Amino acid sequence: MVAEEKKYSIGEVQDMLKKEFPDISISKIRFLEKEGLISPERTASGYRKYSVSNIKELSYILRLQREDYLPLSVIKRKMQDLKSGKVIAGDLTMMSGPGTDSKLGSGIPVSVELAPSKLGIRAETLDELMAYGIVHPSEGPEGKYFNSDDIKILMLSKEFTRYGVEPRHLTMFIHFVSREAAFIEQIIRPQLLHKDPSAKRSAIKDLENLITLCEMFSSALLKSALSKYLPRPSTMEFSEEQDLDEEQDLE
Amino acid sequence: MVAEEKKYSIGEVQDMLKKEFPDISISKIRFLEKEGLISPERTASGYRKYSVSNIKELSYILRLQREDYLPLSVIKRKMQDLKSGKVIAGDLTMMSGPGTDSKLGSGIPVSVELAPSKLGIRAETLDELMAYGIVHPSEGPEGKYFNSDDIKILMLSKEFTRYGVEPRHLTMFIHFVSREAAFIEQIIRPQLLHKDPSAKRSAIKDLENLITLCEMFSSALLKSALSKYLPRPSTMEFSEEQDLDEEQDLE
DNA sequence: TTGCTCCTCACGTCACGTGAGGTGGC
DNA sequence: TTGCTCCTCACGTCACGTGAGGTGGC
Repeated sequence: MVAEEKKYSIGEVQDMLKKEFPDISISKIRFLEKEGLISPERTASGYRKYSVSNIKELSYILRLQREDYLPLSVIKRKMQDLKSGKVIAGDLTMMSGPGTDSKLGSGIPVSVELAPSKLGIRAETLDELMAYGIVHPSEGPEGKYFNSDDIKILMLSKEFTRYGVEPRHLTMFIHFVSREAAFIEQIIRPQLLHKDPSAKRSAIKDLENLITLCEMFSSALLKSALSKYLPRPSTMEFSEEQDLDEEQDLE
Repeated sequence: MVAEEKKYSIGEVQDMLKKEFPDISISKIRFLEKEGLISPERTASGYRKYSVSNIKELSYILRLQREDYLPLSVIKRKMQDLKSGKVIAGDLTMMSGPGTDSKLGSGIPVSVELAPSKLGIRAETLDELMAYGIVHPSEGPEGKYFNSDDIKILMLSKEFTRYGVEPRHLTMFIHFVSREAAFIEQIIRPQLLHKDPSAKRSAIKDLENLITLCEMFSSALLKSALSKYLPRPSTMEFSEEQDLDEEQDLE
């Protein structure tokens, strides 16, 4: 007796993907099939049945769209190459020839294996950064890789090490940021769930405003907390340098 | 003799707008006219001639698209309302170019009593903000006052209230920031204790770098956490995109 | 039987881009 | 006259969404 692999209906697949891709629609999943990007099985009556690997392919496609901004035509070729066995070894890290040190922030994905040499981070440090949940490599069919967001975080972590700060010290930040993200999500949730596309657009605008607002707020609080160390022009009314760049603006 | 207003051809308009909107195309400018959003004059031979106010309208439309994600149908209504005299309150700053600097933190201290009226914050809200330790008025000879740091924090808190966020929700931030400040202090403490003035200068430089680094780190983590909701940047196909603000000078 | 999910297929939509075929202007 | 810019109009495109009309499944 062979264990049958569990298959999922399109609605179940949508629910599963919604966590990572909140705006996935059934019509989009069907559309991706029509375009030849995935091919789930069918039941005798015509219902689509998605295997676990189908779902993995789907989330990979959606990640490529969202994180690497690839058009579907390019993603399709990638998927076909993968299936026909043409595994492109350096695919994720392609365009990364010699002397790319200046292009580090360019957002090109980097595989986990190559990250230490490409980004100049010790493998040990990288392991710690992953273990502490500071970066989360994404699953690609060719293995795990870091997307552009992760790379930015990695480069900043590297800067911290110059001050003797180790990955474990940085966990403080993710604890806070996860709460901050939940806080922001809660505020805009009602608008995000709205179907109306114009409400959705304004929700995105609100989201961006809130992110900026939170950043400015944190920044202002932090500078206030450390103001005792910082050089200050604002020493009350007896300071001459009070209005630094205020007046020169002749309009 | 009446001074003739200078008019511009569509190609000239494109060149003028390219500074602020690098991906503006002639076909897009024509499209916006076809959709009824602008109506430039024509020469006898049919050439479009754009006045300065036409060009201002155009850049306003493009800003609404890019910054507020409004669909053209909504922008069209807005433009019609404006022309028919219905001035909408929030649009008073409309054609004021990019980066409208609000004089948020003028740096002038404000007494606690006058703060509500001067800053437009309800006295009740202000009391809560103090009770929760979000702002700490300083003691002056003439009573308590808020310094420029506090005023900045107050103005940002006020922004939060527009999203239904109340002072008690903001305590999350001070908890984190106090830990963040302690973290930074600990790193630079050895240098701050140094008597040597040049060591002290470098300590202040390090402090500023660390503040910036912490802010960038938090920002990158937060954006990564919320990236699933955020739109992707403009899909410039295969044009070379140059990240101007990429080099982070942290030395 | 009911209510739900699922199916196909055609058409719509949004914001443009493209290309043919032609004219204006210095 | 040449080379450039500009014109219109029809059609294409990308990534889906919508809705009609119908079937499957617990």
